Amino acid sequence: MSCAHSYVPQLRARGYRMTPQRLAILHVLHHSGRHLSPSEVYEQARMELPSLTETTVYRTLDFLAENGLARPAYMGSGRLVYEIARHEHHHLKCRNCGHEMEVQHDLLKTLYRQLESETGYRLTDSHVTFFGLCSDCQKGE
Amino acid sequence: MSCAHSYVPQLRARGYRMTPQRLAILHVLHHSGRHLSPSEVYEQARMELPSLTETTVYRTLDFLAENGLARPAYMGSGRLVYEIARHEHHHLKCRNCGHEMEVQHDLLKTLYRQLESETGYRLTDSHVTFFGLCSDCQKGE
DNA sequence: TTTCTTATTGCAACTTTTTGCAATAATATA
DNA sequence: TATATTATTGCAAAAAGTTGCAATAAGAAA
Ligand SMILES: [Mn+2]
Ligand SMILES: [Mn+2]
Ligand SMILES: [Zn+2]
Ligand SMILES: [Zn+2]
Repeated sequence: MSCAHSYVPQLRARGYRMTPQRLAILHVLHHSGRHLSPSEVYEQARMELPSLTETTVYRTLDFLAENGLARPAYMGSGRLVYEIARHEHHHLKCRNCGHEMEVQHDLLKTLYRQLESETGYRLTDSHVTFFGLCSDCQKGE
Repeated sequence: MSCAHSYVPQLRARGYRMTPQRLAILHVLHHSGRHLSPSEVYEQARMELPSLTETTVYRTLDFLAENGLARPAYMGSGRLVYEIARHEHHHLKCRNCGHEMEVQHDLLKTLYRQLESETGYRLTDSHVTFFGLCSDCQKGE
């Protein structure tokens, strides 16, 4: 049934527990593959686990992000969305039509190195969204 | 009194009006110079204009951002903060101690050009926050 | 299997942010 | 200056997100 069981060891190793709530939420994130808002997660996970509450969804999404199993993103809606953690990537979004595309992290590696050497910081996970106008929307401006 | 009057022409040109509410909020943003949360803006602007409401603060901050007079930022608190629009820049923030530093946009210009030529997008204003560990916090990890 | 520890959940109350709508007031025009 | 137009505001209600705390249950240990 749940592919989400594969996350158990990662939690155990840190002293945390696997629960039906976490399983259901991980399952939803894993199969959707895209960015989901907390209420979308709630609606979908509730179908597997009707007793789930919204409070738990908020807390769990935050918990999963904190522990590297999910990634939060600000896609310009003003609200946080989440996705299952996979390869490092970023986003490009059109301010006009909302079109989104993924940006491979490779493209940012040079920048990251430069930032690190100039500031002394070590850059960890980032998941940023750049904004602009897609090629279609540039025509009719 | 209010340096914020200088913003009048920018609004008029787009068919918008200047109001005491906008004046007070611009004044607060202009003089603070840093990122402020909506409630910080509300508290401070209310001292100039006691009749101001929180609803208006939220709507005005959104309006100012939409029209390029203010910039929204996600600094990792999960909530949006705003600052007066000035030179283009970005941020670097320590996940451990919260230390922040500004990143000049110049450092991202190469990346922007590369993204533009690879995707066809034209990148407009962005104001991103990168996360990592500052040099102090790297020692005690 | 049973017991024990404590991480996790649900509930209720609270805070923050958004929205619809009628009243208000900025400003263009007469 | 008086009038008309409509962008903007405030209010009240709704939606989204957070928090404290007691009850529950995951999983380690007996
Ligand atoms: Mn993503
Ligand atoms: Mn900034
Ligand atoms: Zn577009
Ligand atoms: Zn630090």
